[in-house]
Amino acid sequence: MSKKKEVFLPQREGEVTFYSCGPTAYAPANLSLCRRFVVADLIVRYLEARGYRVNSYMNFTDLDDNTINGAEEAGMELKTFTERYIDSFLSDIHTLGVRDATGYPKASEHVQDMIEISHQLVHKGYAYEKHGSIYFDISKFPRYGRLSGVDLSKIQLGKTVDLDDYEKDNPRDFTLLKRSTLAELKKGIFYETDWGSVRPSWHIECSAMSTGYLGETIDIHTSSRDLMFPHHENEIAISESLTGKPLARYWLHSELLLVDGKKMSSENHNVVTLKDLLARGFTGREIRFLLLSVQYRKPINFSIKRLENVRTALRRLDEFTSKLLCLPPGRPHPEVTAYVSAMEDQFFTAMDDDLNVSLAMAAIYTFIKKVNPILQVNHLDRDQKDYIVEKLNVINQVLKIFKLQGCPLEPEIDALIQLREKARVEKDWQTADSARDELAERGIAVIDTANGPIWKRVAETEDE
RNA sequence: GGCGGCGUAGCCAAGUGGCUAAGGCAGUGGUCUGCAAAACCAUUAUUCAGCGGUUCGAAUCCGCUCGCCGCCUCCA
Repeated sequence: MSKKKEVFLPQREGEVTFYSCGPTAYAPANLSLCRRFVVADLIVRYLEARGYRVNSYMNFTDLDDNTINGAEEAGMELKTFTERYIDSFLSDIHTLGVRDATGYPKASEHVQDMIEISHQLVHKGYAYEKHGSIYFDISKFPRYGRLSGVDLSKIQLGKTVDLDDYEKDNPRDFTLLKRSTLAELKKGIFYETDWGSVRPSWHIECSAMSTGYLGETIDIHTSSRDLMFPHHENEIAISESLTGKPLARYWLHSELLLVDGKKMSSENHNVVTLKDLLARGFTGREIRFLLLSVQYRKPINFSIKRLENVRTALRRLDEFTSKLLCLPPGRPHPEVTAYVSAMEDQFFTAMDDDLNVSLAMAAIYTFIKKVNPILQVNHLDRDQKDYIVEKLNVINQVLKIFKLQGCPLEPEIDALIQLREKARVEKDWQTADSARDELAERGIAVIDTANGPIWKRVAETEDE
């Protein structure tokens, strides 16, 4: 709210209440939305790594103009239509390595709360009824605009909205409950109230669900930049008029994802969905790393080339962890513990400073650069390797980009590797090469090192 | 028109008053290697969009200019 970095302090020691604005269930998740998921996940994971217990909720908007129109166009029942997308989101979230939230409330299941909120707002004089719709009277909420810094008197009215669609007293007012249309009535998309048949607006949905699950004041409310105005302003206006208390102690907004410098949106015809990229052979892990690697308040300019760069960077990290995990231990190294603590310190210092992932990653790369030569000459003993893996695991609980699942050798693969090694010692290159080809067919690449071969799967696996 | 953000190497990106301007990708040179792949090491910005100012000292603060982006009341 202050637009500055502040030291984070939750209301209750050791616990954090966390709400992130979820998607509208009418289209598959595009990368911009994925960034929101991943950033929210990063915040939650980091808080947990810092010892907080996080109570996190993300909503699904399954009752609004888009979903109603989308269902209409698809010739489907609203519920069938939205459930399909909700399932798809949940699967995308999983693909991106996002930890499950405490709950995923749906707007359609909280309409009674929204009606109740509207009643209270009308009673308190913050809202009014007009032609069967309920509107919030912005003039009654003087703090309006504080989050986004908009000055209502200087706004260009009707810039993006056709005001003729509404019957508000003041065009700056916003809708809480909207009178159901004839088409909606026919399909049963309406809720009976004292004011007639209505359905809720987007803004009141978030208000009802955020405070409904997490209380009057949430510790952290997160979302993306473009939702700041008007959506979050409206959410604040609704909730704070009701309770007189701040809706959230901290607001964190992630920046946009751009394509060729433009916002990824249907108007710009440049939408790339997660599933598009998966179909092109990229993995959730690669996409997660791309979305994570830039500090959340900076825009990311998306391109395939960039995703390919990410792939290379990850390959290097994988190479390092496989060597660490798969090569036999050697002599102990005197300074490696100091390198690990330096990395750990730098990582957490960077992340403490508003999740500076770029700087945090630099700490990891610097560490790898130091340890690689040591690994090259087999100068780490078992305990030191275990120690490094343990610390990388701590970091991986936050970033979830390393592959630290050990070095499991499937018997037949192991046998092929042994066969090849034996043949190599005997300088039987033909047998050695055919073993390598066979391994390649099974998706295994062999990497010869001075300390023996290591192997890895060429096709990425999505395990923990 | 109003509000906000951004501009650092070929590309991505950290740094927001003072040691040699992090780190990654790509490039170049080298090491290793039966071949190959991969890896490893070294190297890559006298300069931070431009101009002017403040200061002993500016990428960092101030002013102006240029360029790009976002939001402006139910696209999310």
